[in-house]
Amino acid sequence: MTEHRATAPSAGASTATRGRRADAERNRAAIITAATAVFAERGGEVDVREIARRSGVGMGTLYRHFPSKEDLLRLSLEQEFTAWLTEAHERAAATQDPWQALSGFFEQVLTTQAHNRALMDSYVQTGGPTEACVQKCRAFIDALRERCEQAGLLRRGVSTEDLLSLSASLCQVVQTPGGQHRWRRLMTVSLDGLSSRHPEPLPS
Amino acid sequence: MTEHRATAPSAGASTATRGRRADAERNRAAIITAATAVFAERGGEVDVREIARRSGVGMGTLYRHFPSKEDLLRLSLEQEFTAWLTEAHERAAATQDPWQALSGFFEQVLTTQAHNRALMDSYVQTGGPTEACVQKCRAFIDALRERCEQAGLLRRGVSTEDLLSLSASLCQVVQTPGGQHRWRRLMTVSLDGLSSRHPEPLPS
DNA sequence: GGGCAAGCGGAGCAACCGCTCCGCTTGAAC
DNA sequence: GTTCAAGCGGAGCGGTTGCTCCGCTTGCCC
Repeated sequence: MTEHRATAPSAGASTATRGRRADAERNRAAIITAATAVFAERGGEVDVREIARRSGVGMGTLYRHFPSKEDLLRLSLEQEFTAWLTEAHERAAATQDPWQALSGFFEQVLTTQAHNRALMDSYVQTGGPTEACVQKCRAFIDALRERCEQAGLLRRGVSTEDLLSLSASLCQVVQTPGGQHRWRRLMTVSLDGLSSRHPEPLPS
Repeated sequence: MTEHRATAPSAGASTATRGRRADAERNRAAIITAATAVFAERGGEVDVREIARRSGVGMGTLYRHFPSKEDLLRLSLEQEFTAWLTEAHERAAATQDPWQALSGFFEQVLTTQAHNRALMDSYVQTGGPTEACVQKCRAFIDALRERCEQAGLLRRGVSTEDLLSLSASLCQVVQTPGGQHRWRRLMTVSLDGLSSRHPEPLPS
C-alpha cells in the first residue's frame, strides 16, 4: 500500500517510473538486479537479507519497493522467463527443420535452467513462474509440436503437455550429481522415444 | 549417548531391543510408525512436533530414542527402501522377459514413489536415502541392464547410471499437477528411447 | 540556502523449528 | 508394598526468516 500513488491521478502506472526520486529509482533497479542473481544462484528460498545486502540497501527500502518476497521473486522470474521465451521464439523461427527446432528447444531449456535454480524450480513444478508465462510457453511448445506433426516426425498421441512435462523432468537430471555430463544423453533418449520411428501411438 | 548400554556387556546390540522397558519399546515403535507415515505424506521437512503428536509421545521421548530428526528420517527411509528393493528383486526374479523386468522396475519405482514424498525426494536427489542403499539399488539396476543387454534388447551405450537418472527424473513427473495421468505415457517414451530399436549408440 | 515530503536503514517483532532441560511418573526388581 | 532408575512430557532456548516501525537523511522545488 506504499506503491503506486504516482504524480498523475490517471492510468494504471504501467512503466511506473513516474514521480519517483532518482535515488529511489536506482535502488529499485539495484534490488531487482541483485535479486535475480541471488535467486538464480541459490533458488527462491534465500534469505531476503542476502538480497538487501547484495543490492546495498536496507530492509526498509526493499520492502518499500516490493510488497513481499514472493512478489519480488515473481517479478524477477517473469522478466527472465519472458526474455528466455523470446529467445526460444527467435531460434525456432530461424530453424528450418521442425525436429531440430523441437530438440533445439529442449536443449535451450536444459542449458538455461542449469544456471538458474529458481527459474528451474518454477519450470519443473508448474511450467513457469506465473500462469500467464505457462500459457505462453504451452502455446510455443504447441506450435513446435504442430510443425513436427505436420512433417510426420512426431509419434502419434504425443501431447503438448507431454512435451512440457518431459522437458521439465529432464531439468531435474541437470542438478543431480553428475547431471551436467548426463542430461544430453537422456535428452537424446527422450527425443528418440518421441519420434515417429515408433509406430505405436502413446497409450491414452 | 543415552542409547546402547544394554544388559549384556557384549556385542554391538544388533536388534537393540535388549534391556529397554516395555513402555519405552512401545513408544519407540510408535514413533517410527508415525514418522514413516508423516514423512510419506508430507515429505522430510515436516515439523518434528507433528511426529510427536501423531505417535502420542512428547518431544523428550522422541529425542530420547532418536538423536536427531535427520537420524529418524534416515532410519525410516532405510527401512522402507530396503523393503521396496526386496520386492523389486522378487518381481525381477519372477519375470522371464528381461525387457519386461526392466520396465516392471520402472513401473514399481513410479507407483511406489507416487505415495511417498520423502522416499521420492531422496530417490530423485541421490538415488536413495543412504549411500549403502544407493549402492544396492545401483547393483540391482546393473543386473537388469546386463540381462537386457545380453538379450540384445538395450540400446548401445546406456549405462546403469543413465537408468537410475531416468527413472528418478520420471518421479518428478508424478508429483506435478496431472502427473498421475501422465507418468505412464512418459515412461513408455523413455523406455522406447532406451530400446535397441535405435541402432545409434548414445553419445558419450 | 531553506523547507519538507519522499525515501532510507536496520533494530526488532512474531512465527517457526530443531533440540534440550528438568521436575514428574512409572515399570519392574525385590 | 517399597524403592528407584529408567522413562516421560512439554515449556522453553537459540537460531532463522519474513516483514514492520520509526527516527534519521536526502533529493528536489522554490
